[in-house]
Amino acid sequence: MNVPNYLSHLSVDNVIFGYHNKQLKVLLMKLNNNNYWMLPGGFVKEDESILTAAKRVAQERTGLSELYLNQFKTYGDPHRTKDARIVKLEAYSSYTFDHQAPETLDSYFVSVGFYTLTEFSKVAINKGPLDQDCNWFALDEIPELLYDHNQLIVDAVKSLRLHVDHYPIGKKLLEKKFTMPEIQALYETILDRTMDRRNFSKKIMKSGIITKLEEQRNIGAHRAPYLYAFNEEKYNEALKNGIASIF
Amino acid sequence: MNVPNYLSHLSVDNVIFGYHNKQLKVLLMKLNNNNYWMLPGGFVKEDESILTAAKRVAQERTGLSELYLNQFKTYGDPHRTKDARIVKLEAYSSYTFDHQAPETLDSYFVSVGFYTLTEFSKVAINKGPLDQDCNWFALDEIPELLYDHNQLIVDAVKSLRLHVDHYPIGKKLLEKKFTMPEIQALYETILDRTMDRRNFSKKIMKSGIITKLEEQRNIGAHRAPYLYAFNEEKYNEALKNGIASIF
DNA sequence: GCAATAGTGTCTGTAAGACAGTATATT
DNA sequence: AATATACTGTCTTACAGACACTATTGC
Repeated sequence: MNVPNYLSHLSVDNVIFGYHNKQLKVLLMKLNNNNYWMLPGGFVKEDESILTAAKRVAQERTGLSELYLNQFKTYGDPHRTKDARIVKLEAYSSYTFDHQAPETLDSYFVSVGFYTLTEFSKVAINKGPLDQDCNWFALDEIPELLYDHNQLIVDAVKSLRLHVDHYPIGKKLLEKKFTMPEIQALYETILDRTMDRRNFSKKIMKSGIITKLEEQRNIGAHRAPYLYAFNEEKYNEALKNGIASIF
Repeated sequence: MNVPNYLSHLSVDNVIFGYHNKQLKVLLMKLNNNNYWMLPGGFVKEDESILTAAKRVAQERTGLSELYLNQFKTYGDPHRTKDARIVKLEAYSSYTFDHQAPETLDSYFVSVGFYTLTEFSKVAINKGPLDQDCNWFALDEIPELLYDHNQLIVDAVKSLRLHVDHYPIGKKLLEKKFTMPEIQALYETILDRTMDRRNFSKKIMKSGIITKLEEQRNIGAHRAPYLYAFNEEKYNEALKNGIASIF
């Protein structure tokens, strides 16, 4: 049952986070012949890197190509895919887009976990040809998933929050020009805690990754907020070298 | 060339750090038919987890069985093992202890990187049956290694230092009873920077992971230092939940 | 003037870091 | 007494966190 096109016993799984309007969600899918939700994942071709494979999988479902993926952990336990609930032979062909799979889905798969962060209102969800369903779930409404995928999400969230503490985010999640309340809401949502407006503003301005513009945005019956934009140089430098824990 | 006993295209590589007397070293090996040093690594059996495989590999070379392994990153690029320097057919049989290898060593291997930290004076180095050599190297004397193994070491060091910032270490590296200068030397060596004696002592005592004993150690012609021991409860609790960046 | 949102400065406490003099043991 | 090591406390500074009032806009 070896299709030479794919590496056997190896897969990638993606935790695709979507942010929009103070909500953080995760993209889940459900196979045709199985009534359980799972993370979108796929196999690795013989001539591609694991990162490329993960990007391909993410792109297939979201349509977005410029995703910034982050590897967070690799799962390799012979029992992790022994899941009584999965319908063996019928399921595997739909896991990957081109209808090829190196083994049945309950054989031993070592899976490399990646996560990414997108703006979910920009995503046009694209079901796999044999997916039954594919949709966003809020973090506190994740159902029981196949395999160890609930654990993957827990680990990915932890990793994302650690990342946010040391690297800038927001370029792909906010408009080019955004307000201070908007970027604060982004951080508060991802870190799942509220922060003091004055302290937040002080700290993020001191880090230098955003710049205050002269413009304001008209928001109707309220005081107009100032607009900000990312400082490209500082932002990129911080992406590379990290920033001493801002939040 | 598929030996069903092992997962194909998958390996584990171990960065085995050894600490002793203010020195931090890495265990490297050299295959019989190849004049380049590399990290000890191995393959994953069909019925074992990647962690078990990595432990097996580490135990084979060090003789130590109670190692605490830490997964730090997975490497999967189709070109990572295309190394002109390796002697293809002759080399692979010696990579693993039981003379079986699923492919030649230059096929595509996705490798899961682990590191561990040991007391190197306790290690009886055990060459693989077909290893030409196996030895400790100081961090600043690592030669050019096969494949991407130099990068693995860089990443492992980074990961180790990050780990040390948030979790206690030392139980496997120091005697049951140790002095303040000894534990400080350990931290200074791993983090590769000196620290102020007074501040170090203040901070580590405040963290609660060590306790001052009544005893002192006789060190000859000098003032006798007090002995300390780890506080098991605090230590284990900190291992689980981490400690707010001590150093 | 009311409601809703945005904007900003100061104070306090804590913790980190710099720093030097005293104590002990041996010869 | 000389040497080598160990022990410890205070001061300063920076940063985090708490906190409240004013400004703008539309109705």
